[in-house]
Amino acid sequence: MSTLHVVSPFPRSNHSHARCQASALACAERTCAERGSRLTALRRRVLELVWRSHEPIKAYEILDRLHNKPRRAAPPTVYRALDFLRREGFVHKIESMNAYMGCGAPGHTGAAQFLICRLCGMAAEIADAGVSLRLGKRARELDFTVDAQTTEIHGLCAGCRPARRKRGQT
Amino acid sequence: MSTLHVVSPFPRSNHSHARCQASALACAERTCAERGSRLTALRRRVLELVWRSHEPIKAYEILDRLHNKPRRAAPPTVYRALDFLRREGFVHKIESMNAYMGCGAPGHTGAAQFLICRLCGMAAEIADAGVSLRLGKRARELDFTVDAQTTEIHGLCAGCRPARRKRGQT
DNA sequence: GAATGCAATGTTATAGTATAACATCAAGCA
DNA sequence: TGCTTGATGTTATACTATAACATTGCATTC
Ligand SMILES: [Zn+2]
Ligand SMILES: [Zn+2]
Ligand SMILES: [Zn+2]
Ligand SMILES: [Zn+2]
Repeated sequence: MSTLHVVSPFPRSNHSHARCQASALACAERTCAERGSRLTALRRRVLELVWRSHEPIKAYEILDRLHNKPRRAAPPTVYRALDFLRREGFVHKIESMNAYMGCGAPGHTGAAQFLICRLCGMAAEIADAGVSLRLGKRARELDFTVDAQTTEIHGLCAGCRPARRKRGQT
Repeated sequence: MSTLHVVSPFPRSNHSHARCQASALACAERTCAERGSRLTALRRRVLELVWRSHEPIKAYEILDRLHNKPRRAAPPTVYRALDFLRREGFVHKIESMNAYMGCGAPGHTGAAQFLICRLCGMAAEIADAGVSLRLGKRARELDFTVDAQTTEIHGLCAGCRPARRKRGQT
């Protein structure tokens, strides 16, 4: 019926994360330039930290890694940058973890869903139109007007699941 | 295709919440008796507070309403009771609000979804098998093993939406 | 009944998450 | 230049949750 769009996959072993991160930053630069919104040095730095890996990052971990010279930055610094990045669609909040992750396809239409591995801590983002359409339909049946959907799935990613015999393997 | 099961609806104007609350408590009593788990006075009181309305409640609001004689109870008191009630399936946590609400059908199989009104603050719980099956299928395609699903939809309930002409109305 | 074991609760302290409120700074513009 | 506005700095505090250890109360066993 509808397509599974993987916005941000679990990285494969041959994944070049340096490029992955660079391309996310470049995309943000480009988008902000188009929109006239200001990706300042601080905001860029925070986005860089969010994209340090595919593992959602906590606000206070960002804070610790900012180390603004004499003393550590204060919480509002980070939360304001995150607010901006979320408004612009570059960052998602994972509600069930109080953590933040980069969006693999800023500007993608429709709601996103997240798969979060309890072992390695990495998360993947998908945008399954079927899921969000169906939720929308259910809401409509209850006469409910949808503003935003949050879907977070916890479990085990392929890499972390104890190896199992697969067809075609010895 | 699959059925929309409304576990806990937005209450209608003729809703008798006293009965609604009493029945939830009775159900918990019965279930605990069957299981041999202990619904102590404290735990029962917390469940009662969770069911005070259809609006998810914050842990510290429960705390404030417990007023254990000389001084107010301490946080662990409430969090431990909530942990018990969640383990037993009587209470759900709404992750996007850090709030808790009673389950309208303890023991229901499959994942639940929540609709939360940004105006009145009330929440409804549904258990749409289609949504959770579809999410499960998507996860499987990515070789991801699902432990738990969280789906929370924010928006406007029927009662809070500005009135609109409907078919058949003057 | 005393001794024991165990789950529940009490108590104190602290960790972790987020925002309010106001001060300062820097860039663009009248 | 002086003004406006948005970004950042700074301090304080609110809100959410858990760690760690003490105490209580009830059931089991001797
Ligand atoms: Zn990557
Ligand atoms: Zn993993
Ligand atoms: Zn009710
Ligand atoms: Zn409402």
